[in-house]
Formats: sequence, C-alpha cells, structure tokens
Amino acid sequence: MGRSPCCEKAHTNKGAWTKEEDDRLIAYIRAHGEGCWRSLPKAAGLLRCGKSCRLRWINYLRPDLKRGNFTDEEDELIIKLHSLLGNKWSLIAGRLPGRTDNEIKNYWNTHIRRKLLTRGIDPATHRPLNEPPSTTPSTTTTSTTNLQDVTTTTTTISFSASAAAAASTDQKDHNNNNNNNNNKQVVQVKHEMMRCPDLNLDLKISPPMATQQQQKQSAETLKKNGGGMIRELCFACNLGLQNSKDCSCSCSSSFNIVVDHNNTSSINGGSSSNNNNTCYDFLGLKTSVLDYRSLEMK
DNA sequence: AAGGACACCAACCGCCCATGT
DNA sequence: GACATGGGCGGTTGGTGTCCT
Repeated sequence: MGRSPCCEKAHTNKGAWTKEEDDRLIAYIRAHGEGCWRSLPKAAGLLRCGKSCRLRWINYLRPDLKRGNFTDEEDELIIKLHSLLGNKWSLIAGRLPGRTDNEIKNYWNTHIRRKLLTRGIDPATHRPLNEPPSTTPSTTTTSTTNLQDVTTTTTTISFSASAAAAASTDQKDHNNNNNNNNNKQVVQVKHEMMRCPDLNLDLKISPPMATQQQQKQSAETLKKNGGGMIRELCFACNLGLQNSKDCSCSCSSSFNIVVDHNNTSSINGGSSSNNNNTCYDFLGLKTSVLDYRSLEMK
C-alpha cells in the first residue's frame, strides 16, 4: 500500500526559502520548540511541507551550526569515520559538532572524494585505486600509509543486543529478502585490514588482543595517569594503530574496547571491571563507556 | 564580452523504521 | 498482525556562482 504524502503538495511552496519564511520558522521554533513537523507549517503560517521545514531548520537555521570551511582536522576525521561507517552521514555528523549530515555529504562529494582520488585512493572503498577488486591477499602499499593489505572481511557492528542477535540471522535473511534488514541498528562495515590492520571489529574494537602483561601495563599506565582522567589518544591509536608512523601521542599501551551482547562496553587493558568514570577518546568521542548506540544520536 | 563547463550546495524525493492505534 | 503516521536518512537534482576558453 502506498503512503500518503507528508503534506498537501498543491498548496506548498518549493524551492529556496525566503527571509520571511526563515524568520517565521525561527520564531515559531523559538516559541514552541521543535515538535510535530507535520503540523508545524500550518501552525507557523508557512506554506511549506513539514519535512521541508525540518530540513531547513536542521541544515541551515539551527543556532548551533558551525558555518564556514572545514578544517584539515575535520577533513581527516570525516575520511576516517567514512572508512569505518561508510555513507552513514548522520553518524559521521554526530561526531562533528555543528556540522550537518547534508553538509558533510555535500562536502564529501565535492571536496574529499577528489582529494582521495588525487591521493590514488578509491573514496568508496578507501583502497588504492589501481588495486584489483579481488579479496585475495596482496602486499600493495599506498602512497599515504605503509599499511599492508592483508585481507578483506565483512564484520557486523551491533548497536544493540537485539541487533547483535539479529545480525547473525540478518545475513541469512539478507539472502532471502533484501529489504528485511536492521540497518538502523546494524551497520555492516567492510573493514579492510589494509586500513586498520590491527583493528578487530568482530563484536569488539581492539588492537590485537593485548597480552595479560600488556593489559597489566596498561592498567598501571592508566593508574599513573590519574585513572579517572580523560585519556587523550591520537587518532592512530584510537584506531588501534599504536606505534604506527601516524601515531602522534607515542603511547605504548593497548586498550581493547569490547562491545558485548548485553549493550555494555568495557575497556580491556584499562579498567574493564571498574569503569569508575574512566573516559576514553575513541574517534574523538570522549566517553566514559563507549556505547555504539550513541553513534546514532545527533 | 559571451557562453559553455564546472563546482558548489540547498532542497527535494523516495524509502525505511519506529511507534501508535 | 495490519495499517497509518511521523520522523529521519541517503541519494539525487537543479539553481547559482565561478572559471575557462
């Protein structure tokens, strides 16, 4: 059964918003807050579709938006998040305060794609352009990193227990029914070992399992650093690339961020048993307990 | 100066999911 | 369980400005 249109299209304006429309929308949301977008246009005296109002507000009128050019740091963050999350623009935007998914999407398509292409990297796969599409092991190296391409695997990151459980069956279902997926909660991440050779995304995100000695060392290091303090790691370390040439914080300890089936996350090597407000900076998320569901939150 | 090509980005469209009835 | 509705997301389009010939 087809869906009813979100609004009466015959009586709505389309195209660019006028200053007056903007003012009306801003005034209304200031007075009443964000609420029912469907009824908002009528209440605000706007001849616009509710969706259009929402988009205008979120992408352009929101007071907390950061306008202006993207910084190099934002560029790199977007690239790395995209390599992990794919075209999940809203998730990526969630990690860039003041930026919207639409803005990032546009920026990706106009700037970053080209930037990666000039680096000889396929923006879709984050693999070298001249690399054959097969998944057979190779020793190709890129111009920007010296990470070895070992193999390609598909891993499911689950954002919830049910999704985690569903994830296993999801693959089966996917074969039978293309549309029957839980993409909102389950992100299929094709992660190439080339990108993150040490990053195991199978239900946990970690460098290779730290040895007990490493874990002990890490715990001691953490203790030394004050325990409850926010631990700042460079991006390379956040991705499990400790001691790589990209590492700028020269940390030597290993931290495993484990996401289990019970919606809980813990940090191995740090203080998995007592989180006691320990914060880690994973992908720039200073979070006491890494909960992937938060990635969905804008 | 003109006009075609290109780049940028705001806005739209269609689909999906969650929730309520 | 079936259906209706609202909200959200990713892909795409079209208008506008800039660059190039």
